[in-house]
This record gives sequence, C-alpha cells and structure tokens, in this order.
Amino acid sequence: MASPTLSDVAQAAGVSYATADRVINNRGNVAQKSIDKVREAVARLGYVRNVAAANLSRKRVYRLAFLIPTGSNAFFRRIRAHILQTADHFKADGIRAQIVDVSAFSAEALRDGIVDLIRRDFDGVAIVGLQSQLLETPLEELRDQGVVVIGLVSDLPQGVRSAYIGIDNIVAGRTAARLTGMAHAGGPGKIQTFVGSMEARDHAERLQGFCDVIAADFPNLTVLPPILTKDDPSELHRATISALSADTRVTALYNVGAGNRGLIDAIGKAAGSRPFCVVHELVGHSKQALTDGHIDLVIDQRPDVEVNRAFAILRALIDDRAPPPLPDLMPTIYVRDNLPAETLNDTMEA
Amino acid sequence: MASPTLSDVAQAAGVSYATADRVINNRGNVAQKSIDKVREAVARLGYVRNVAAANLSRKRVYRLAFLIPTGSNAFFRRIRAHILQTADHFKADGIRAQIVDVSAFSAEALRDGIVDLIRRDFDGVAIVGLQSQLLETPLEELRDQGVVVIGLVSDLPQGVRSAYIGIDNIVAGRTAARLTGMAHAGGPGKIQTFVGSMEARDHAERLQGFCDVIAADFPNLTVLPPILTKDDPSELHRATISALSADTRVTALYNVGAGNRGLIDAIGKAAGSRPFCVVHELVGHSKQALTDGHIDLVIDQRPDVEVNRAFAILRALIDDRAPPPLPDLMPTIYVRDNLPAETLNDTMEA
DNA sequence: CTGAAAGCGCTTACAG
DNA sequence: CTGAAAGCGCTTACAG
Repeated sequence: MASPTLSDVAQAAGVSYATADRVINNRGNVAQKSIDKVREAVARLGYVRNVAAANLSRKRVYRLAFLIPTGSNAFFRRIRAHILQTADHFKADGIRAQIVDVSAFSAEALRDGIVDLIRRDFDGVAIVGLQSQLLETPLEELRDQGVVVIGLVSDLPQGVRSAYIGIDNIVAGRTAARLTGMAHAGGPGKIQTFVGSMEARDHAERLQGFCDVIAADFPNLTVLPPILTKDDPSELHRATISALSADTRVTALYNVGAGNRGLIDAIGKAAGSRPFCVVHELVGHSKQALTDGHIDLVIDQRPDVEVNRAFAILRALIDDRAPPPLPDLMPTIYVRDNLPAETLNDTMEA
Repeated sequence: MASPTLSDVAQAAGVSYATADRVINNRGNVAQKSIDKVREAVARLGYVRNVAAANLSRKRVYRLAFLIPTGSNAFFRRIRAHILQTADHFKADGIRAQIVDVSAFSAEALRDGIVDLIRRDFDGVAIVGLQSQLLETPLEELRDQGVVVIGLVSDLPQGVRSAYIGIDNIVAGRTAARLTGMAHAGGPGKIQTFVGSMEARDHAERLQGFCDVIAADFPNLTVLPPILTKDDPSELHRATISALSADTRVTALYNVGAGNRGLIDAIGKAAGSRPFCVVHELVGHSKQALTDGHIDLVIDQRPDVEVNRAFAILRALIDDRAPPPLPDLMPTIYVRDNLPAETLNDTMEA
C-alpha cells in the first residue's frame, strides 16, 4: 500500500539507485537498456517522484520577486498586501518572495527595474508589465540566466515571458456593457464613458469591448465619446458633475480606469435620481459606494486570485512541472449583495 | 542568508537537537529553563520549521475522502471532475484523495456513508452535508479518531465539523434579485420563481434572499409563489411553458434549484420576446444557453474554487496550521461575456 | 556508462 | 528531563 520509492524502482529494474535517478530525471549518460528497464519498472510500480524529498535534498529555495508599481493606487496596495501575506505563509515551504518597487508605468523605469534584477539570482519574477520593446533585451537576459518571467495584471511583450496572469480586458469591457445594457430594459439611453489614458492598453481594450457589445446588442443605446481623466480623482469629480448636470440626459456612467473616488464623491452629493454606474476594481471606496447605493456594479479582476495563481504558476514553471488545478481567472461582477468579507482569509472557525 | 535549521537553534540555545525539537513541537517533558533558551534562540535566529522535511521524516501521507452524492446532476459531475484532477496533481505531494459515493440527499444514506468511513483511517474528510441529527453521532466518532471533518457545498450540523466551504445561499438569492431588479430599470414586473424543494435548505435560503431584496428595493416588482419542480427537468419544462403562456405577463424567471435543462428547452422553443431569466450553476447546458441568449444570468458557486479550498483547508487543519491565503468564496455572476474557457486549466503556454 | 555514500532538515524510538 | 543515532526519499559529488 505504501507508495513505491526510487529504490523500489531501482531494485525492480535491477539497476542501482543512481542509475534509476538518472533516468527519472533525464540526466543522460545512461544505456538505453537501463532506461528501458527503469521506465518499465516505473510504469509497473506506479512510481511518483516525491517532490518534497527532492527539494529537501537539493536545498531548494524558491527566490521570487514581484515587480509592482509604486504609488498610492488602491488596487496595487491590495495586490501588495496579498503578495506579502502569501509570501509570509509560504516561508515554511522554502519560498522567499519579495516585492520590488518600480515607479509607476514608465517603460524606462520598468526596464531599469528589470536590469537591476539580473544579477540578483532570482528563480522567478512576476512583473506588472507594459508593452514596450525597451523591455525585451533585459527580459531575454533574465531568461538566459534561467529566471522564469511572467506578466501579472498587465502583460509583457509576449516573446519574453512564460505566462500571463491577468484578466482579458476586452472581456471586462464586454461584461460591463452587457449589464449596463440589461439595466436599460430595452429602453433608450446615453452612456458617458471615462478613460484614464487611451495609451493604457487595458483602458483601450475595456472601452473597445464595451462599445462592441453596446453596438451589437443594444441598438437603443449610445456610447458618448470618452472623457480623458488621467485616472485623477479630481478630474473625474469635475467630469462627473458636468455629465450629471448636462442636458444630454445621460442614463449610465462607465469608468474604464481608476480615480473612482472622484466619481463617487460627485454622485454622492448629487440630488435626485442618478444614472446607472459601473466602475472597475473593488477597493475600499468602491465597495463602500456599492454598499451605499451610489454605484451599481464593480467589475473586479480579483487580485487575490491573481496572486495565488502567480505563486503557483511560478513554482510550477521553476520546477518544470504542471501547475495544480487552479480557479480560472475572469472579470468578476460585484453588486452590493455579493461582496466578500472584510478579512482576507476567514473560512475557518476557531 | 541560508535559513536557520533546528540544529542551528539547538546550538544557539546550548541544548541538544532533540530538546530543541521537543520545545518546537510542544512535546512536553522539557525543563522550563531549556524551553526559555530555545524560544529565545528561535526568536533571535528567525527559525521557521521546514514542513516538508518534517513530513518526509514522519512519512506523512494525507488520506482524504470526499463524500459526494451520486446521480447524474451536472453540478456534482463538475465537482467530481475537479476533485479527481486536483487529487491527481497532489499525489506527488503525498496526498491520497478519493471520492466516496453516497446516494443523493438522504440523511440515512449519508449517515451510513459516514459510518463506513470510521474504520478506514482517513486524516480528513469533506462531506456534502445535510442538516440532520442522524449525522451527529457518527461524525463525533470520526472526530474522536482524529479525523478532520469539513462541510462542502452544503453544511453539516455545526458542532461536528471544523469548517464549512460553500457559498452563502442567502447572498446568492440576494444577488439574483439585485440583478433581476436592475434589469427592470424601474419598470413594473412579475417574477416567476421555481424551487426544487422547500426542504432543501439552499433552495429555501436563496428564495428568501431573493424575496427580501425585491421587497426592500424593488417595490414595482412582484414575486409570484414558487413552483415546485423536484429539480426535475421535465417538471421545469412544463412549468416554464405555462409561465410563458399565462396571461400573467411574467417579466422574469428565477430558478432557485436544478433541472435547468427543462427551463432552457422551453425558452429556446418559445416564440417572440422572453422574460429575463436567471438560474444557478454554470454547467454545460446553462453555459450554452447563456451563449445562445436564451437566459441572461447564471449565479455560480465556483466548484473549482471550492475544491481548491477544500484541499488547502483540510491540509491546514490536519497539520494544525493556518491555511494559505485563499481566494474568497462568493456567488459569482456570469453573463455571456465573462464565461470561463472550456479547459479546466490553461493559463500556461506551451 | 554505473554505483556507493554523504547529506538535506526533520521525527522517532531508544537509552540514559 | 536529555541526548545520540537511524531513517524518511531524494540529489549530488566522487570514484570507478
């Protein structure tokens, strides 16, 4: 009943322990005859390599880095908190993870951050990326040193990363549109949209997905040209007030980007009925606004799920084995009724 | 830079390895003086116990059982698939998990299933539970043998399980109501509801949550008394047809229970415009119906997330340590635009 | 191409 | 109450 070990396999195959090990791990320098015998024994006994023992023996330590933009953005604060908490937990499993700050959304700064990583001997790094050619050379160098690189939240140039963990922002925009459309119940309407910057790929994609669905499935609705906000709460505040007061009779607001605090403040202070409101990312103030009935929907990318996945995928890539079955990642819809509890982790009872 | 080991701690504390081990693991029979010295050394060196090494040394194998109702219910098929896939992956980590069948939703059958577990030497079991006193004695016996018991999807009597992994069904019903309400855009409406059985606690809770929100926040809407379906597709088919044809002018349908195939068929064949439709659990046919535009929303409990959590929580409880940071569990809303990919697990690229 | 042996960080008898 | 030693299943030099 006990699982067969490598020495069981070696014995069954009639070779030494070391030889069995060589074929299990494809270390080469083994006669074909021995390979065949070992393979047969593995299959017959149902041998499964004990990863924990292997890691112990080779003193495996997973050194991970997370490159995260600095700044007071609530979403990235949330990501950081999850990384720290997860890193702390996995210390006992030989994982050393740290957050490396890079100044926000500048390709040059990000490139410099990556260059700094090169000689620091990490096994894997997760990077909140950008689509910039500037990053390609340093990323290739990292990879050539055997460092596993993945994109997190925002993708890196495809050729130089092993995986991307983040939502599809076109899907996120489509989802926002579907629900906004539903909320009009077939009636007419005008939707005011806000974007931080059209250069930000995630913003552009969300807006595109949104417009696609409205155009295709809600012919009674019009999407007004987006107002540029630079993700600045005060810009959003101003823009929201003017959208609310305009005689265009706006029936819905959709903010593709950040800065929601300004939008929420403006709505909270407005008198009378308000348009249907959709924003992205569940953080303190957007959650509160949902609870207070100032906005209707929050489309969220579940940074907790993303971080969870990042650790699992990095580990799997470093070990060159398949990742465990993980929950899928997709834009998640929150209304005021299905909000998560305050605590990060509280299923268990005392 | 290398992490301190227990022998570093022992040396620093001036005691033997074995003594250090005794205080780390609270094995008792240690002089207070030694305890203090070891504690101090642990704190000073920042010692973290290596769980993998400990498990290796004691040949730890986690024997897990999942008690799942039999039957062709698509939701439980999905749960089973996730359990099997996860179990397979974790074989390499010394986890042996198996599914134990119990015939569906009979307290007697479930009790017998639990009794059968008692001498089988599991470390942890996850049970799709029922609220029945019948279960208490066998569950206590299991617990007295040191087996960790958790409720999965549907809770067990609270006193005899260590954790519950499942959504809050009141929240699920409230969420369905919020979106159904939104979809009326302030206009009037009548909502036909369907339940499998009012004895099923999850059904009753969803219905209650649904009615609460409609009554509180959507005064223009009426919830019609639920039609009992026994979760039988043909019953649902019949009931849906009559709801669609009735001159009550139903504006929305909400099925609290299973059997959606019948509802979907009926809607697919109906001519003209249809009411707003909300069902539970994303499985093959509900996903297809969403894609085809036959229904509008699916509220899902993410069995993949639940299974993932179940493995992690069982392991943590068995080891008596804190579980890793895990994604929260809450009712998830699907529209046709944010559906997960077909595959169970496909973030990585080849 | 093959094998014997030490060691990874722990736990578990066993002997004092 | 304390310690020395074997062993968990593997990897890694090292010697042939």
